[in-house]
Amino acid sequence: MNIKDAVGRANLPAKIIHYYEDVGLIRPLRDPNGYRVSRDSDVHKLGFLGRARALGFTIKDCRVLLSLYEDKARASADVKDIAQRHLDQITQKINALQAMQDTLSHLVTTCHGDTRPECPILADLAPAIPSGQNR
Amino acid sequence: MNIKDAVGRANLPAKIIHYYEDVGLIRPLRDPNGYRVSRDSDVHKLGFLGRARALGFTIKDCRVLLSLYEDKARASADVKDIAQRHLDQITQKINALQAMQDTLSHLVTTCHGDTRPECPILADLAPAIPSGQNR
DNA sequence: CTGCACCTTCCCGCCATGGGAAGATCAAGC
DNA sequence: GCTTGATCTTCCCATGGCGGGAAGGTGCAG
Repeated sequence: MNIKDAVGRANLPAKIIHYYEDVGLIRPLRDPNGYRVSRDSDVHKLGFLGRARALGFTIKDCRVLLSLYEDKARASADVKDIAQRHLDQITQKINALQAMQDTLSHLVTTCHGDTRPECPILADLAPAIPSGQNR
Repeated sequence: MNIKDAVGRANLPAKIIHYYEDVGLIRPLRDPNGYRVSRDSDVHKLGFLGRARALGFTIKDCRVLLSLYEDKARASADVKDIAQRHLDQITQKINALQAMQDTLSHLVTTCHGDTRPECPILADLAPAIPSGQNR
């Protein structure tokens, strides 16, 4: 099938499919006119990649996951390792974001949000460095 | 002061200071030799920016926040608006990450992680598309 | 005067795309 | 056969917020 059908079946934009081919994740055939010809197996891989990306795996991870996926002699430990590392990173990101969230939600609820200039948000952002005079 | 002292006082790497100047967030003076001369007010702004960035505000937000910070006739509502929008985005990101976290942590605990190929993680990544035959 | 620390600008790379241009190709209608 | 429009191709540029590193000027101490 041509790329438009692959787009419809894999639920990924054509740009992404181009990119995934560019970085070697898929290798669709080519018609004599140069058009990509996606086999079902290509579409299948694209679906896999779309799901993996939706779970936040990097392209690098996807490359390894895909090779493990196709390796029937794989050890599930290898897959689990990657997933665990990724999970740890996600947890770290969540923690960082929650710290921001905590601070910000507190500041936002504290700020009057009216026409007056007083603002605890800006007060929080202001550094504790003694202002001093210019040069 | 020269950039090295500004680095020490603002607790930001020189690259960042260059960048912030490049995008017009700060405008340090220049010595005749071309060296940047950071006033206390520049260092102060850098501290503000570092704190704002640490809370996840974009450079675009920082630009507005900084101008509000310096505008003594500001309305705190303007600041609150920006912070609220940012907070909403953070919350969205957290939600997205937590969805990944939920899925992944479940998958990781389910996976045996041994030498056998069976792997619920890969099974989850596999698309539900009927595999079919090649072309 | 030598050496070294410091400063400058400039350009490339990251990551995973999105936008859009320029040009080939295909399929349908006339 | 010709035109039109949809589809396809490759290519380059932009995003955000930096980091790395090269090439070259400057300041200062010994």
